[in-house]
Amino acid sequence: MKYKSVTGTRDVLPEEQPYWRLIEKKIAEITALFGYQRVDPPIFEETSLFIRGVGETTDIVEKEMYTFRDKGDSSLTLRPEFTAGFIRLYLQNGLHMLSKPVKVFSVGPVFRYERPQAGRFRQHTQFNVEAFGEQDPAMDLEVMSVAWQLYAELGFQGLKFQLNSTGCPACRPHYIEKLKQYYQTHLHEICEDCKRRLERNALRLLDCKVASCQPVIATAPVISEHLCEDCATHFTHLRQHLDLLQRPYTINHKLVRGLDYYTKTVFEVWAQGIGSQNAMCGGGRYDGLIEQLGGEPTPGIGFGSGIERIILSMKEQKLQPELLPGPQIVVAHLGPNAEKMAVETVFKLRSSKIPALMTFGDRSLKSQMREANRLNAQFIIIFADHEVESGTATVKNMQDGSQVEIALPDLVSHLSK
RNA sequence: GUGGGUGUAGCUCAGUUGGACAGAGCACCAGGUUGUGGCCCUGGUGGCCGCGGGUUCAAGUCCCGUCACUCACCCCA
Repeated sequence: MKYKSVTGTRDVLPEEQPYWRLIEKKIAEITALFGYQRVDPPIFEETSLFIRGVGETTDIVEKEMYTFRDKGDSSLTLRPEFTAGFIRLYLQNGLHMLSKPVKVFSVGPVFRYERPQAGRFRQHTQFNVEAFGEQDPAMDLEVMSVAWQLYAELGFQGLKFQLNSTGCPACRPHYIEKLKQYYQTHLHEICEDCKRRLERNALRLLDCKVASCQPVIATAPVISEHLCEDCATHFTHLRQHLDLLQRPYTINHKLVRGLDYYTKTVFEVWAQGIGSQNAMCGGGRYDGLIEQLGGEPTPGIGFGSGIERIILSMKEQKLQPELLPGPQIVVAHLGPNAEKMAVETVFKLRSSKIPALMTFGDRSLKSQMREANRLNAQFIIIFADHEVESGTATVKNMQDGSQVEIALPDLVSHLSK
C-alpha cells in the first residue's frame, strides 16, 4: 500500500460514528443547559503563545509541539491544548469586556508529538470548557459538573471526582520547598526519574509509579496542609459545595497537573473500571494565566476531555449508542426502461424527504434484494417489465415480506404513512 | 526518548523440526430460483507472508537491520 495514515493519527470509520454523534449531541445539550457558548479558535497559533501559556519546563513545549515556519517565516504551532488559544481569543475579541464570568467551550483536534499508546494519539479530539473571570468556588463546582454530567449521561457508572488544591504563587513555593527538603533526605530511595523531577517539576514527584518510590510518597508533606488562608478557604468551600450536591470525591494529594499555570483547584473525573491513567478528563483553575498572557488579572477554570478516550472507555464499559438510521427505501430495477423509472422515483422520494437509494448496474434482482437486506431497508421498490407497462411500482415490506402494487402517482403518499 | 510484544487476504487468525502451487472463517461477487432478501449449499475474486539484507540446495518459518502497530515508562487529555 502506497499511503497510510501518519503515526498517531486515526480514521474514524462509519461504525464509530454513532459514538461521535452521541457525544456531540450530549455536549451541545449540556453546555446549553449550563450556559456555555461555543467558540472555535484556529488550530494553529503563534508558537510563543503556547510557550508562554503552557510553561517552559514541560515536555509539551520542549519536545512535543508540532512547530513549523510558514512561508513568511513566522513560527507557528498546531495547538497542543486549548486553553492558551481560548485566552488569546478572549482578549483579542473583547470578551473580557463582557460581564463575568465568560463561559465558553469548544470541540476540536489538538496535536502533540508523543509516542502513541492506549487512548493516546498525536492528533486527538478534545472537548474543552473554560470559565473566565470568577473565583467563587461555586464556579469550580459548575465547571466540574459539566464534565460530570457528560459522563453520567453517556451512561458511565461509579463516577468520582479526584480533587486536590495545588495552591497559588503565595503558598505553593513554600510547599515545593518543603517537598524538596523532604526528598533531599530520601535521595537514595528514589528512582532516576524522580531525581530529575526533583529539579524540574517537583510536584510531579508525587505521581511517580515506581514501586520503590511509593513509601517515600506516602510520608511526603501534603499540599493541602500547606495552603495559604485564601487557598485553604477556597478549597474548603468547594468541598462543602460537593458535599451539598452529594457528589462523591476523593481528596487525592498526589493529583497534580503537568502544566505550570494551574492554581488552587485541580480535578479529574474517574469512572468505574477505569484506572488513574484513563481519567476521563483533567482540569483545574489557572488564576494567573490570563494576566501572564497580557490581560488584566483574571481568574479562570476549565477542563479538557479527550473524545477518543471517552469512546474507548464507552466500548470497554459496553455503553453502546443507538445505530444511525439506514436508508428506508431501496429502489431496484431490471432492464433499461425500468432503470429510468428507478432514477425518477428515487429523486422524487428524496424531494419528499424520504431517505431512498437505488441500486446501480445490471444485476440480478436477487442480488439487489440482498443489498437492500444488508442495508436494513424497510421497503424495496421493484421496477421491471410489468411495472413499466402498467405504470406502477411493486413495494415490498422487508420486515414481513408482504408486497403491494402501487400506481406511481400514489407512491409518495403510500410511503409517507 | 526507554523497554516488552506483534507484523500472513478487507477483517480475525492457522501455518507443525526450514521442504511441493500459502490456508480457514467472516466479508465481497456469482450460481442453486433467466422477477424476490435473510438460512443453507456450490463456486469465485482477493496475499511480492510489513520492507531490506543475510544464512541455505531450499525461508512465511532461522539471523541482522529497518519501518509500522501495540502495551508500559517518560509526559499527559
